[in-house]
Amino acid sequence: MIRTHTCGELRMADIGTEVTLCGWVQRIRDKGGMVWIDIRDRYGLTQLMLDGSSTNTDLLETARNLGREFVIKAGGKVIERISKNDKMPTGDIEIKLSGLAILNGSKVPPFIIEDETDGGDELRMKYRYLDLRRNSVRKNLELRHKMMQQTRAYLDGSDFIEVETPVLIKSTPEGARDFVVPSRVHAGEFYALPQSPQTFKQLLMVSGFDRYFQIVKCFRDEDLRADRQPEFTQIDCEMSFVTQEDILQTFEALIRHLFSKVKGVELPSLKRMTYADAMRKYGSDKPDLRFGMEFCYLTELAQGKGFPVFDSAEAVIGINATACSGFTRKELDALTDFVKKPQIGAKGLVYLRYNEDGSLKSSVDKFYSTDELEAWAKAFDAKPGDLMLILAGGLAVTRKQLNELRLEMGNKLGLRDRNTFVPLWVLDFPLLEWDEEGNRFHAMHHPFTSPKPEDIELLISNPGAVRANAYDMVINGVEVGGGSIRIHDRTMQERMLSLLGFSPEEAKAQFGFLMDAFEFGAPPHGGIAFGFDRLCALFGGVDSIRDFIAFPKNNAGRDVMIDSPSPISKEQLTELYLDIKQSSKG
RNA sequence: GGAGUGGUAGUUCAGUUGGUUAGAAUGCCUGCCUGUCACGCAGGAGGUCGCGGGUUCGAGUCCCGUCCAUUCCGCCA
Repeated sequence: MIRTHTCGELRMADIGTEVTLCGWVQRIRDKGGMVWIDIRDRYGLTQLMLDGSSTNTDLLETARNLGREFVIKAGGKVIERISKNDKMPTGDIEIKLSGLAILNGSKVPPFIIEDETDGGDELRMKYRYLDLRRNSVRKNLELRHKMMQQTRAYLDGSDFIEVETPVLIKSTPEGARDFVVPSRVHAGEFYALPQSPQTFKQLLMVSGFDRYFQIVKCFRDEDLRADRQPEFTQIDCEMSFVTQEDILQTFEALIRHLFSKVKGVELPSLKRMTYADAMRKYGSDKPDLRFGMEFCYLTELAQGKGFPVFDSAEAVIGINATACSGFTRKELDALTDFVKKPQIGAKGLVYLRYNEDGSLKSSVDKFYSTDELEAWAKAFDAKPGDLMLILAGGLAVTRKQLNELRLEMGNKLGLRDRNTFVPLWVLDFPLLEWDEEGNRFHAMHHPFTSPKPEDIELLISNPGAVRANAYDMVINGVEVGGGSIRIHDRTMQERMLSLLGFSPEEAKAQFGFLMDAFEFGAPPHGGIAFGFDRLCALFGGVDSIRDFIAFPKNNAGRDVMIDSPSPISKEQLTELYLDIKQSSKG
């Protein structure tokens, strides 16, 4: 080792010790007669000191020629500072330099490598290796590391075994778009990268592994978001001989373990809510329960009084923003603009203000009597000082719009505190979802999810009403994980695939291996997968997962640092039997 | 595929109704400074106003197109 200590560990107790530190120059303060250099490594910052009168001129010369981000080796004695700095852990001491070697120089970095950087996102991504030198980003990766270690510790301690599954697998038509990899050995054939190790972990159950997990990269070729990357990491788990209840308890315990060990937070026990209730009360299958504002259905009260918008609506739904009657005209207009944004698409917003003096004022006064409006307020359980916000239209679309408005109000009113965590299980998802475009059902979770036994007879009469043994874990409005009890019976799996529009031949070609396996003593099983990047972001208190990924892709799926994706040579294309059509960009 | 926002010095940004030589902060360079720690002081360099076209006597500013970034919708079993 060419260093004796790190830049974060020296204290008063080390005074008098001869030390050698290695690190990057963060700042140089040349006071003429004296020079100070802040040297940084991942452990911290230590001040080096040169005293002009008692230091040899070569050393002073070397020090003055240093630039930001030079890598140096600095030797000297730990001394007590004359003027201390209580803002830094090493602020009581400094190193009186006696030797200084430049291990490598550095160009002037394109942005400031400190906690408060002046660099924009694009620049930081291009020079991600410099961005990673910054405390805040480094701490995010350290958090991720801890999460990973604690996940392994908990699961290993519960007899789960980590098994790696293949990355080059087979493309399937269900679900997200696959990333594909052309085969050189087999002309015209392709591997696909896994969207999840789903079928493999089920096969491991057939193999008798009983409890499996894997912290695993998954791939989906869909458009990106702040919380979505084309390659992302899951904590993928599966268990045999379990009921849904066993899984909920096992993984509630995992999440509690992580919060406790990594964040020091003792999580409240998880609430449970059915999908139907979540949609009815919050218009979302991942409600943020840090605040109330449950939906209030006014359809019957509001219809038949001559207000065409409400009369023609399938549903009239509102939320009560408590203590918001003071909202100004301008603020209400802003909320109206918010719901009318194309992304939300509401036609308008009706408000009912319950003034402090007990009087009512609404934007639809000319259609409704005071008595009628009072009945509304009662339905909302509103009190003087409250503000009710009402949307109308189709049931599903209005719920969705009101969900957005509810979240926006939560933000505006500061009800979505990043240090409060309210987790819940959402249960009883529908098994199937009607796909208008494809004119068929598709699996809401995936085609291996089992229907609830009591709903099986509905598979023929009313497939859309069948509930699944499926569950999501939601924390603060973020879907952090989801899973299901699986089908483990060939006949049921065949029925399911048939319902999804697979011909027997297609089903056999795609999933024959799985159904074959089910005929050799497949145990009942089920599992769950957590979005690891999202979990890290949630723990870190931010919305974007990018800061918790060492080398993330940008909004267009591009890695701006290595500049990928990129074209490949003609030779490579030929070898892979590929012919590239010229893109319209020319 | 669609909508919003942004693109001006190395960096982060300002730039009025279209009008003189496009500014600030910070970074960088030079000099001074013996207790700094966002050191300070003085001076200096640094610009294809994303790109292409148009309107105009005149465009950073207006119009059209385009590229890039970002957020969202679609999409993400």
